[in-house]
Amino acid sequence: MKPCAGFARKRAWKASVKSDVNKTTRGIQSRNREEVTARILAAAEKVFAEFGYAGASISRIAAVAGLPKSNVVYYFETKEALYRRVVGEIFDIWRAAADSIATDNDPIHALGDYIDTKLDLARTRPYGSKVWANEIIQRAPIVQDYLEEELRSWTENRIAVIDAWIENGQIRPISPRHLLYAIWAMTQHYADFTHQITTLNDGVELTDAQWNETKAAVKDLLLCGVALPDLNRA
Amino acid sequence: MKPCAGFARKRAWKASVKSDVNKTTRGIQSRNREEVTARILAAAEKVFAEFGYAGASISRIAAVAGLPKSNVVYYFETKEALYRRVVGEIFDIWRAAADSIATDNDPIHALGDYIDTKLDLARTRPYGSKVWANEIIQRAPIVQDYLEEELRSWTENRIAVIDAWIENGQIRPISPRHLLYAIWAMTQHYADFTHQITTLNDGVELTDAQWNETKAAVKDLLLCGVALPDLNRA
DNA sequence: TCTTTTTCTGACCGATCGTGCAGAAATACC
DNA sequence: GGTATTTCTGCACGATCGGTCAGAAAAAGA
Repeated sequence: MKPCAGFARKRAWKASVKSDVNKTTRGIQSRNREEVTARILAAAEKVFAEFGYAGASISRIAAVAGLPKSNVVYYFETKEALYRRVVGEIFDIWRAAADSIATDNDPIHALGDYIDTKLDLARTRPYGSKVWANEIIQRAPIVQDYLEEELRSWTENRIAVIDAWIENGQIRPISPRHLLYAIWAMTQHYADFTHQITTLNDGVELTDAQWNETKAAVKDLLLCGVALPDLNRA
Repeated sequence: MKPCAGFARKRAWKASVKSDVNKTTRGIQSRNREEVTARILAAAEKVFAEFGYAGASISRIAAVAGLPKSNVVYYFETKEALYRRVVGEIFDIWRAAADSIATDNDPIHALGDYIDTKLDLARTRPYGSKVWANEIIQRAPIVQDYLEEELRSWTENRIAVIDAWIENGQIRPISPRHLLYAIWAMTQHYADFTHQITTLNDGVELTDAQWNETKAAVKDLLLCGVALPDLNRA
């Protein structure tokens, strides 16, 4: 998977050049660096999701990660740089989830796999989705460049695939763009609005069985509008 | 439309009792009060949407409303009280939008009207939707009581209506709960993610024609999974 | 007019924020 | 061992926050 280069723009580690030069001789330190940064990123994803960008304080992120505030600043020089890394991670994950949308694949299976994977991510990585939602709601004040450079071209490539399916007569001639938006909306809804869904589920989180029902229902609703008319449909 | 009493809980105006008693004799002052509070509420809805609860400062809301900060505090004693009023307003509007979901109405038309109205609101009142999304994403730290008291019963009533439609054989036996979630997700997506959609539209807002296409596409996708099989479908 | 009530505002307080920085502590390198 | 580099941390600074309060200004009531 292509790394999210756009988000690293403002990162210029004093140490990174050196550690690239002497990479083989400094294994232990590098491993610790990765462990700590991973712990900070996980904590940041959770805190940014639960409090928003403005409401998330570095000290709270540090507390969740079990580190002093200064240590977080040491690894991620500014709050904004840390935030960009968090947003970039979820975007990379989402992008990989759409690998099944390729011209050679069967449309219904490909879209079904995409929905399944995206709903799995809604369950396993809900914080990342919430951070993304917050950023977009607030008009992408920090990652707007990324929307224009990466998201735009990526989206148009996927639309081209769906258009090809339509031209080949493999699916109904629906609007590819609105289909993508529909999939994004419904799958991310189950991540971003987890709390509402849980409250409407008598306050208890969805069970494995309920998540499977959700997957089936979402695919049923969405793909019913995509699949070619089946005269044998009950 | 039933007012949103739950959100007024913590409001206890020093003046409200008096102004109720002498309502007829104090027309001018009351009118001003309503004008100013309306302007504050509009500004607050916008600022809460764009910066989140933590990021929205009273001084910024006041600046947007064209008032000194102290004046905002005078009318809404705390930031939290002002926020509750804003969230309550959008919820009341959304609740009214679902009036068409009644047993006696034709399912397809009723759901289509609901989707149309909700998408109109996504265009005309996008800030309210964003405030709601932010609140839910952050696990409803301020209006959780309202979710449990109002949203839960309201949702179950709508589910009962859809269940009745299914029992009458008017629609396919889909999951009413997931259908509601799907409608919420897709309609609110066009409000909450307006900025992403605009960016993917070459940076220009959707035109009237594009909004009509959106309505048609959303209804096509969703209602196709709801309507009974039509053997004449092209 | 005089009094009372309501409306409005600037000044201020304690708390928290992001971040810079000096220097301690730990590790790597020779 | 000693030196250099990286890692880590406490402290301090200016800015901004939500909210209080005294009192001015305006309106209402008599």
